[in-house]
Amino acid sequence: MKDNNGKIRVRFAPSPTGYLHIGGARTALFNWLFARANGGTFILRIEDTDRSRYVEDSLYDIMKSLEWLGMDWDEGPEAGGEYGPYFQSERLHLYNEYINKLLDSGDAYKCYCSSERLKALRAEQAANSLPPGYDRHCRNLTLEECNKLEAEGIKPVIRFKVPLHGTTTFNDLLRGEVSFENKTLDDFILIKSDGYPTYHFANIVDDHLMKITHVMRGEEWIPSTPKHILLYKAMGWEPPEMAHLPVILSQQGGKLSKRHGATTVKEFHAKGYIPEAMVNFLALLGWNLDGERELFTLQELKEVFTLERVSKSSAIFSYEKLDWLNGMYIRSLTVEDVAKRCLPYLQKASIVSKPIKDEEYAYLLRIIPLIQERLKFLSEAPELVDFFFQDQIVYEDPTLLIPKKLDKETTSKILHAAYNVLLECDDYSEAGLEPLLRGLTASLGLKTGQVFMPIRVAITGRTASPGLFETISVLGKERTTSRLKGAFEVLQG
RNA sequence: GCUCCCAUCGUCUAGUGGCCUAGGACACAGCCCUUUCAAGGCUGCGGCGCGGAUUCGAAUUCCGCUGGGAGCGCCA
Repeated sequence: MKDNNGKIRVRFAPSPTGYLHIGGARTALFNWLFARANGGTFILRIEDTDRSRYVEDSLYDIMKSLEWLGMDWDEGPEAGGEYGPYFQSERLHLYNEYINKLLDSGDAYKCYCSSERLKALRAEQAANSLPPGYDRHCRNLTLEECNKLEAEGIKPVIRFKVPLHGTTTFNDLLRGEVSFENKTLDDFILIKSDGYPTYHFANIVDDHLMKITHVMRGEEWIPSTPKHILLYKAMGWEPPEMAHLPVILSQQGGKLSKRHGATTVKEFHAKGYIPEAMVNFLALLGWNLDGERELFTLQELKEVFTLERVSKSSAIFSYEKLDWLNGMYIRSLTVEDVAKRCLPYLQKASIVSKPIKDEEYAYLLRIIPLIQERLKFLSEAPELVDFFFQDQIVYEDPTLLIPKKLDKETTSKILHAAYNVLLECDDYSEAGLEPLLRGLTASLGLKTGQVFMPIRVAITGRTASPGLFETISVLGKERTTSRLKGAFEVLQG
């Protein structure tokens, strides 16, 4: 393990059984950052040893999600590398080779127990409040017995012969020494009856062969780590450094699941979160620089990330904070960038055409600055800009046109006066509009809000909108005056 | 049930024996700005789970308890 010039090699090893989960993305990120921060190698390895749970497009999603977040891999699918193949399903010959060593040395044995027997065993253990686990029924079968069972056509699994006594200890980079009594471990399976390796076995063979120096994975792996350590020992290999990252919990304290909102990277993407915010948020979930600074780009993280600053306790996923961060990042983008990123959402809502026409894009570029600071997710763009594109505003509740403490007549007067003034106005710049409308307020002897609100509702169809002058300026004379006229007529009934 | 991990504001966290009358951020409340909504600024609210021990002195060290989480598959 230390024979690769001291170069750090880490891997992210997802199984293609579903879309990339946010917890997996965080694990990937920490591995990636650790590699990048230390001039190491980041490897993507696909743990596809369970044919029954294989999900067709999950590999594609995992790779796309990593790319979307800005992570690249030095070795793995599409990247290649000298320690391949990087799909475990293509490495069966290797597991085969090493399992024979274990069988020969007596560290592993064949087990012919049926799943029915195992199931019954577990049920019995549960009924008696005993810890579940294999009862080592086949641990000491003779060769003759094995042959007999084999002749019956029974496909055995291969189990690891866990030492009955002693303690297995490993050093966790985050938590220090962790030990387990071997007697609490059971003889876990290394090779399934279909000939595929289990995670435990494939994992250590590959990590060793791929010269992985640091294993950084979720905390849920701590209980299986002693098994891995025992395996390394039986193989005569030196285990890599271990660091178990804290898990991400839901607001309710349990595992993060669909019930709590988005959980896969794809879902966050679809909801309009931007990768810069996701990465920053994920990094902060379990890592911090000094407790003060918390805005980091991927590039910056890669320079300041250290394992020492990773916390041990699990963290609750806060959608509120993510939302805030997303808004922060959206506000920091250029107008062109925001427009570009909002485009798919606007096209999906049929607000602009696909492909977008030049004049639509030019118009959009004028609109974006007005909504940029109001945008929390890109997916909100359609509802924020739709009125700019409507031919005519539909007032679902015409009474909203009338400010409180004013009546219909006065409101009509305001709308009419505004219409006249704006019809004659030739300077639709904000600077030109402002004195005009403020002057209107003064001449009507009303308060600013009383005059502006009816105009706002008339031209936008809503009571909350971007600034009035900016909006009118972008809308232009034709749209503005026709909307004022329309609102006036609605009020007249 | 057994094993393991964890434990500072509601949430994410700073803190590595005295700098802590515990700092920052999100959320929340109030105020300011203001044509609405945002954004922004200011202020406030709010925490070291409990009990022992060590020490001149503990959020910081040790032990116990409690609480939370994870694991215990021919899944990873």
